[in-house]
Amino acid sequence: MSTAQETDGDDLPWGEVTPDAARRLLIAAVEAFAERGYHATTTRDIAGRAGMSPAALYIHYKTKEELLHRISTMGHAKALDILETAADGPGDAADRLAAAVRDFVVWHAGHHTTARVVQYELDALGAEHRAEVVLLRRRCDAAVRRILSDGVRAGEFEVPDVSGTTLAVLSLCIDVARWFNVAGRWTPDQVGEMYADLVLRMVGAQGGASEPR
Amino acid sequence: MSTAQETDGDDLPWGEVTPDAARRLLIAAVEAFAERGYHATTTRDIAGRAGMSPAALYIHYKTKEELLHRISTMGHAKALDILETAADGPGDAADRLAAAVRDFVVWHAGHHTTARVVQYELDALGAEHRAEVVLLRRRCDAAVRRILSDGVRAGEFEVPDVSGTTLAVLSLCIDVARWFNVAGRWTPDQVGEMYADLVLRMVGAQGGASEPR
DNA sequence: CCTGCCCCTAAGCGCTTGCTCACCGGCAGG
DNA sequence: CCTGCCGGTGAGCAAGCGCTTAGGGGCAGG
Repeated sequence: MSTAQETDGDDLPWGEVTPDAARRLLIAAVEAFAERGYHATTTRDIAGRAGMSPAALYIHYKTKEELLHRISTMGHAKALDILETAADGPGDAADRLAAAVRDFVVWHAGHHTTARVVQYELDALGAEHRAEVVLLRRRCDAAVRRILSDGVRAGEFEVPDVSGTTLAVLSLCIDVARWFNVAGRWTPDQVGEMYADLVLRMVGAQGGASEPR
Repeated sequence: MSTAQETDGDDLPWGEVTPDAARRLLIAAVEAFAERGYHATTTRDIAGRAGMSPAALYIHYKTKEELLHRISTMGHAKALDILETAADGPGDAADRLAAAVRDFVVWHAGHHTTARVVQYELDALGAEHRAEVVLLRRRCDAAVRRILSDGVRAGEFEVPDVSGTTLAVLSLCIDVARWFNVAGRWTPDQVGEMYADLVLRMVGAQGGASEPR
């Protein structure tokens, strides 16, 4: 239905990060990584944003890459949860696809700083940490593909290439994290609604006003 | 030593880069930036890929940022040319939209290393160079918006929000540069064809089988 | 032959990076 | 009171960064 969009950290798992100073460092890292990119961000910058000395970072995290790994893992877990919840939800394929796109997009827009790090700083992870995250991404892909396959099987969708369309739908939603808030004229909910409609049209399920004409 | 990368550089304006060593450096920079990102790429790496010493770079380019600026400007010019050519081309709005999406996507897929730099390393540019490039991007937006507006005015498209749909179409196409060749099961032309179809559905113009005229 | 010019290299400068280490205030337990 | 420990700091190290500078090889013109 509706997810909160006003600020970061409301229903975000950041609240679960246990020592208070560690959480402040993590939030500072998310902001810095989203703003300037992982490689352009210095550990001094992260510590400074959290109001601490550069050395304090290494009390709570072993390396700068561990910070990115934590952010990426938690973010991907949240994204996967949104998609799988929608895929396993009630309603026909069109309802579930609309819910998946809407919630996924609302999260990417509402938490676009986190999402930017999650979606665009993947290559900065070390080899084994990246492999870990890639598994989560494959499950995201599988969740969307499942909805599309169901819709095709039920005759609700008309999709020539399920794999390609899965990729396109995810790509469309993910890229919201890149451009959102640059313009600043839509709320996350509005973008989610619009994108759900666009995607339903893409799969031939007619999201808008017109179906049989 | 045959440093040529066969997929890139065929009809690309790289051929116009005048001193031969300067062109080799530029191509090396494109590969390195696309692979590891601007900030993670060292000038020593670029020079090494071009088969030269680190200092040779500074004979042809004043700074590392100038390399990115040259790449970004030439890439955006090419992208803009594709979109404006399609927007001013023959046919009705659906034809022109399909051509724009197809050619734009084919370029992003076929030259995905260049496109990745062009689309995702924008923030690494200096302030005034970025402002320059943002103007080109606005003209890309305008070209697509023009096609959509024409289609709506002519009754070909059914689009509730032209601005939002323009953004979504461009976003969808641009993101091809991020994921292409990771999977490796489609050719650029196949992706272009599929995406043109998807976009026509998005605007309610029925790219697929249905909708009699 | 020499001269001047163009490309290029070896060496290195000044600075920033990720990260470490010796040390220290505050505070609970005895 | 002292003791031990947790969470923090100031200073700094080795390595790597973007970039500079002095000089060298090849080559055309005289």
